[in-house]
Amino acid sequence: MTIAKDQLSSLIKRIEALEEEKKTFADDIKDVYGEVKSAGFDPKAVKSIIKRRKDPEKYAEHAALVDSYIETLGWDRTPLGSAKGEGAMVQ
Amino acid sequence: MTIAKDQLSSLIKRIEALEEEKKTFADDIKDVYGEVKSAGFDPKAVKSIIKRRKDPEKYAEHAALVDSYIETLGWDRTPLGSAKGEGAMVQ
Amino acid sequence: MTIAKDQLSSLIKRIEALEEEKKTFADDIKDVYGEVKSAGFDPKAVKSIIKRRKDPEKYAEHAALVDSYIETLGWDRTPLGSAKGEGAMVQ
Amino acid sequence: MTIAKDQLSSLIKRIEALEEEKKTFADDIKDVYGEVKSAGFDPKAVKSIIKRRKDPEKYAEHAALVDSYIETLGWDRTPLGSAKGEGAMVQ
DNA sequence: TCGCCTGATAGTTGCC
DNA sequence: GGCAACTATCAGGCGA
Repeated sequence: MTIAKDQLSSLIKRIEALEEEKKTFADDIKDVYGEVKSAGFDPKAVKSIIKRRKDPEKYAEHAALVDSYIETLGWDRTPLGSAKGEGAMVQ
Repeated sequence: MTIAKDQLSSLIKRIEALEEEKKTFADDIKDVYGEVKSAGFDPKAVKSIIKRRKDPEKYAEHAALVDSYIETLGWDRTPLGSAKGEGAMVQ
Repeated sequence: MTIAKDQLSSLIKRIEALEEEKKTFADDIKDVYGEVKSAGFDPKAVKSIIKRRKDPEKYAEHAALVDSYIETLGWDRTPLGSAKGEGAMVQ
Repeated sequence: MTIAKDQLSSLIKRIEALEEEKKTFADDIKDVYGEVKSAGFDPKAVKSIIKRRKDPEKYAEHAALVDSYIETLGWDRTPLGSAKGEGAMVQ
């Protein structure tokens, strides 16, 4: 029983230590996003760019697919956001 | 005390009923995405389109900002995803 | 092509309609939680109760397991939260 | 303009580096949970224990509140999960 | 092995 | 404006 105790205790300690490390970096990331904002950049847009860079190929595929669907729907000449009434675009 | 009991009980019952209703629609949505897939469309791309349509203006702003940053970074002529080695693009 | 257009358009419309319905109930739920709070109950605790009721058996199993581990670790006589220094409890 | 470029580029690089570090620890944590499972412990229960330990006071308060509500509702003598028909418990 | 489904993480919104 | 809850997206594990 003591074996189980030591084993479980050890596993918990290890996880807690790792989570603390992880949190350090999560906090650092948050700080840098603070700098991003302070520097006048939009954090959300910056995040998008970083995400794209993670897997550019995947992003390109997705974008191409979305574009093709928009074309299929015939929205390519009536850009989204061009008017308040685009709720009527899908009829 | 009975008053508190009845009140709390009633609130809980109402929430549970509403959650059930909500779940019905969530399930229906999932079903339709199943149809989307069956029809040969990519559910993820369809979801993107629906999201855009929710707030086209917001989407346009965001996209414009991302584009401007990409231009700032000088990536406009070296499209993301064009090469495996673009990890070196930000140097 | 027109077939694809109509099909895709229809699917999108259906999803959007369902999401609107879903949102109605989500909003209603939020309202009731507002009442919960107004009535002096803690919304978070109420939510816990509702969650338990969803699958009581599962909850009971989980709780039993957690308790057994706590016992294994010898924490049953040194309740969590009893002291600031419980970081030292797992050694 | 070059200043903006360098600044933005630097911020992005920093975030990406930090995210990589963060991922390292996330992966390590996952590995340890693998060991937890291999050792015959339930990862979910272990996770619950770790969560409690993070903020024992907060957990205790929450649990006390939930218990008091259950008592208010008169469920303390009809344990949750005792029967299939407990849907009728809240009447 | 593929699809499902739960759990984890990231994004959004509302509150303080 | 920051923080916390909630939602939605995504990945990994489980079962068919």
